[in-house]
Amino acid sequence: MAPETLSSLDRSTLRERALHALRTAILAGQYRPGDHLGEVELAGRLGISRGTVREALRHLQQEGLLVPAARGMLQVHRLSPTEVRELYEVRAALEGLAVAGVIASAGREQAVEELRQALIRLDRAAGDFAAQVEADLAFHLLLCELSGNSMLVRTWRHLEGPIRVTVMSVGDERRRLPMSAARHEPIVDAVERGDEAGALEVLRSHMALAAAQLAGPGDQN
Amino acid sequence: MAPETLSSLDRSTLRERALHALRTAILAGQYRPGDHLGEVELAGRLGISRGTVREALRHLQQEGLLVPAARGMLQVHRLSPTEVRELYEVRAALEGLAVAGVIASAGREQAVEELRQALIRLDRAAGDFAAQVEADLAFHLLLCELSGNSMLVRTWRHLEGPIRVTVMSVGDERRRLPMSAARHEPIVDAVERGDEAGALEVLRSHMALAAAQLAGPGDQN
DNA sequence: CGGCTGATGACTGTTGACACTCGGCCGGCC
DNA sequence: GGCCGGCCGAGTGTCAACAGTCATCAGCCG
Repeated sequence: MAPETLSSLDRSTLRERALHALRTAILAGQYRPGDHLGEVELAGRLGISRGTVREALRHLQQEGLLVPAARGMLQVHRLSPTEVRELYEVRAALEGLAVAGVIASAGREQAVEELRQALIRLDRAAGDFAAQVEADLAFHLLLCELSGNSMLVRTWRHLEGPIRVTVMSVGDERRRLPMSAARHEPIVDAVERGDEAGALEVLRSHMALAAAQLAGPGDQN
Repeated sequence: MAPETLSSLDRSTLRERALHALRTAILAGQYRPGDHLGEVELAGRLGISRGTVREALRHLQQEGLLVPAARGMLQVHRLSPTEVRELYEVRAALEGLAVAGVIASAGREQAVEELRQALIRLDRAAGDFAAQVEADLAFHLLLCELSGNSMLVRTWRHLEGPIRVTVMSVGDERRRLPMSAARHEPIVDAVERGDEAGALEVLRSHMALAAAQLAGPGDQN
């Protein structure tokens, strides 16, 4: 007995699946910043009840993907250039802590190895914008995870929503974001050398560059 | 006409009021870490329906005050000593960014003034543990706000839940937390001098001390 | 013409009921 | 005795219906 064709069933709740579906749709750009998400329409489209959709929407609101609009409605978050810059400053601070953690950790060598593999995956994604974003974020998340600080990972994840919305919603014209493997290599190099100050410096300029690219050309508001 | 006795009505939804009530109860220690929060019981106690309670509970889950337990139930988050230490490392990184922001900002003088007033309020709270916690967190939040980085404030707020649960749930025996005004003064002093490195150093040791106090005596798990 | 007043449609807020799952208990059957 | 089965009880998951709120607009009246 025990046929191998029987795999474990999907135990996720409708709420979780709706959450995932909505998040994916938003991050894929199917809804643009400022778009309104109505409970009734989504419930009909997903084939589930309004209450369940509602829970998923509230979750996304706390994730920072949605913001309250007039009359209790929700819409996709649109970050101002200032917020984008602030966002990337916070990222720099968090990933700075991650770098320090990795350098101080016992398994630094293996961590460097894993980071290098992430860079290879990043390189392979060249050409496909979505895949590149995926690989880029995966690299930075890996950096946090390798620090061994679970609260840091949780905090970083909390910023992931706004980051993705921002990155995905830039116009096609200036998608020359600093996501190439070459841009990330100096970070890994500095970690390998155990050069914390150098890594921080590289990281900070990396973030500043991305922020400038995403926030738009020079305007200060 | 226009009698001044008519004030604006309370426009908050039931969900928001339930959320506030539950958060307050948890942070007041009315529910201890590990306690189970059942929808039916809470709905009955608050006099509202389960669905509404549910939304509030999910919100608190995302805030980090509640964590999933067996069979989809929720219970008050109990942070391990390791998590406490990690939490305070992240805090140090974030508030380090805040300090840098305040020092770099144009209104540094006025910021220092506001921080000094917060210290005075902290001093006045001496003796009353709950008030002291309140004043202490208010000081640190103010620090973030004065940096002018709204994303930083949002991120810090995201950690506020776990911080409060941890601080409030320590036994009475070792409530000698480094919350006195004297402990915070060096931070403000360094900011006033524009000494970023010094401020970071003070901040880091401040956090390390608090983490050690909260995480318990020396155990490493 | 200008302002007030209802009707209307499109939403979200809230609720009570029903469905389902899980763990524990108990009784019968080998 | 040990095990298998079904039967609770306590939870959460999901839903459909009802209620309330708000912006809009047509119509009325001064």
